Amino acid sequence: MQLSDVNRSIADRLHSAAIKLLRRLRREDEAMGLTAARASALSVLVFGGRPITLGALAQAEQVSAPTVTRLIVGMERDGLVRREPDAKDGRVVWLHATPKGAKLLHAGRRRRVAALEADLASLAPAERHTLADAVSILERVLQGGDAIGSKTAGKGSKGTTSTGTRRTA
Amino acid sequence: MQLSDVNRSIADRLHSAAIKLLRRLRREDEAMGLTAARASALSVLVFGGRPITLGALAQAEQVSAPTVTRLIVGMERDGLVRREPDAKDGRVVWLHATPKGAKLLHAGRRRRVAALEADLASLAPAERHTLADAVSILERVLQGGDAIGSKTAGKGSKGTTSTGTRRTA
DNA sequence: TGTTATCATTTAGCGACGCTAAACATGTAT
DNA sequence: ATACATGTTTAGCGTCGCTAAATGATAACA
Repeated sequence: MQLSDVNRSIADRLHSAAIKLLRRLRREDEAMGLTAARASALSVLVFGGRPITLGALAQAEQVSAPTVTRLIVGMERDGLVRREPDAKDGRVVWLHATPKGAKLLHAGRRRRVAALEADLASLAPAERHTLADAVSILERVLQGGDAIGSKTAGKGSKGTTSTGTRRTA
Repeated sequence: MQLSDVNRSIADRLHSAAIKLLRRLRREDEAMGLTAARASALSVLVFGGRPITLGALAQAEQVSAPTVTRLIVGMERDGLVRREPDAKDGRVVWLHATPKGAKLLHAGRRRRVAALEADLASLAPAERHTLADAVSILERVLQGGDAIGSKTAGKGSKGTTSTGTRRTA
């Protein structure tokens, strides 16, 4: 964006841009009782359409299981999510969004869109298109390109081994 | 989320992508003792080239002054930043990166670039291009229209100037 | 069968971010 | 001198992210 930015790599600039984007959108979401982390997790439930296990959600969100547990506990308390133990395997818990959760997510989404809309509106159609394409690329890169439960990219890094934190003592 | 992404808006997907991008890069930076917030703030000091007041940094980073104070206190303790009271106005404090800070920032940057770029390497040239274009667009959008060139051309730094949004009580 | 390993989730506790409210210091104007 | 404004800091809250370790349930195997 500014002069010295010419010297910065895509990775670098992407990093800064991401930080600012989140800081900006945070207010919109929090105004509705949805933090960024919750909104993201909830969207997996809502858009995924079907129940998902806690571990799978952790993997999808690329965060640790304890983090998801807490996220869910909070959202469950707010009535946005429901937790149901699996009938066959007593270890697993299935998560799914409640109608209220879905509604809130969509409301937050509308708000978020509205927040960026003014800016996006100033973009040329071609630019918007570029942005859309880039997001698709990013999603693929960041997630290893796949849908919820399959492998995790694993490219250059360790790829979130996932589901839990085993490593017992 | 992947499955029905077709139904999600750019703003929405950008949000999720940003969250994941940060989560991913976080590890790289933290491995060096630089959190995302610190790296971002430090880069303003380093790329800005010259001292800046705490308040200006808060504005550039679009966070509250207390948040910056804490960030700086930590980095000062680590020898990455120095604080100097203004000679004329006893209220203001000037901040600037130490050589150590600049070095660490660049090292972190190299690391970050390596991590992300390893993934980006798998992209087709055209895709990389799309990404680069998108980042530029994003930067412009996120700065709230504080156009790159519209401001003084000599004064460059990352997020300086800022948009004057927010601000305290 | 028991014993032991493994897996999924939760509990406990740490460090960092972000915020607001309010306290300090200045500095400026009346 | 009094009052107000400005720049930074202190206090304290809620959330996120993590690891280590506890709990509960299933799988494997002697």
